Amino acid sequence: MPDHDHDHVIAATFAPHDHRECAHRALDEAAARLAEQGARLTPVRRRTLEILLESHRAMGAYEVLDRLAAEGFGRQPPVAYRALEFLVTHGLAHRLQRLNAFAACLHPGHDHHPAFLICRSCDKVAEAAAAPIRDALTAVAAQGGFRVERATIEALGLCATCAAEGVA
Amino acid sequence: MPDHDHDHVIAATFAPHDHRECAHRALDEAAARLAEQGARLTPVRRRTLEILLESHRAMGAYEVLDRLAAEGFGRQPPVAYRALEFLVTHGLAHRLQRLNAFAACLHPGHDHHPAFLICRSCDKVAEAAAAPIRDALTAVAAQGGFRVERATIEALGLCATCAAEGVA
DNA sequence: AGCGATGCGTTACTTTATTACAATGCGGTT
DNA sequence: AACCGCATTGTAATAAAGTAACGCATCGCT
Repeated sequence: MPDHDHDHVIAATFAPHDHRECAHRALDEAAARLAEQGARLTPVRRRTLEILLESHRAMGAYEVLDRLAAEGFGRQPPVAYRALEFLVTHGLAHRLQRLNAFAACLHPGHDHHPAFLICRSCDKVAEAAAAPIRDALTAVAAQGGFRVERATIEALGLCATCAAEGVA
Repeated sequence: MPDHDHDHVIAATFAPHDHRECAHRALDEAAARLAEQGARLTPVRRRTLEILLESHRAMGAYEVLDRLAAEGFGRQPPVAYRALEFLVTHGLAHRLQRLNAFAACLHPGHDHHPAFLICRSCDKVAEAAAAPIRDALTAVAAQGGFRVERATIEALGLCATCAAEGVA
């Protein structure tokens, strides 16, 4: 996916869209990527990803766990944490530090460390191209002799859809 | 403090320096700011800030609490959380999302929402000018119709001092 | 002195996350 | 097929982080 599509991607997350298609495609891409890497998409892992993909919101580990338990998987925290950690490690989900929560990655393999835009009204989370932001950060840090290795960039604000609906 | 001093500020945090002077000055500035605002720097609050100022590291709420309890203050979590929240609200301390921890603000009143540079080797935390970074973030977000209200920018990496000491 | 607001301390509880260990199941070899 | 080694899943138990609710003390004001 070329960089100039990113504005489209952000808008697509917040605007109404064919979510079935959207989730399905992400799942397919995920399966393909894992096959390449020789990693296994087991039932719990697959189901965890599907649950995250049901909405564009971030979910807490215990929210995911409740769902898994209700479907016959284990009901202890490690079940959810392990599946989530696996997904994050393989670039199929992201962890949102501000929220202590997890969200499915919508375009795995593209930019594994995007910036996150969290709408405070509808709670949806979009991924944005982090490269220009990370560049600015790296530059500022370099002036102080600091070498940036990993960056957490999360913005809280209002999405276009909620703004259009008159949310202040 | 002018913007071009920021590189100096970053380096000053990580390099050896007269920390007694550094902490003392931050405490004075804090007291002055609170006086202006008519807010009270009570004993617990003052001590909490002093504890944070002892190092340039971020401390967990319970680590602070242990110190407070040992000095005769309350030993229940709210004691620490309230003092820390007060300091954060008044711009005298920052919360680091990645670490679930708090760090004293070294130049209160300057830029209340800086970017943070966290050294993975020495654990010190420096504040960097966030304006250029936030601008890049705001621009990327705006292309997707998203209005950024608050941003969390935290970088993990290696400071100049640790790098010079040969830490990989 | 009296009053309201703020602050501090407590108890109790919720939410989030990890450690440790047993059992299962899968892939590859003999 | 029988075997081995390892990843995976499940459990119990516990740690770490954060909040809610409430009473008492203290500050600042009239």
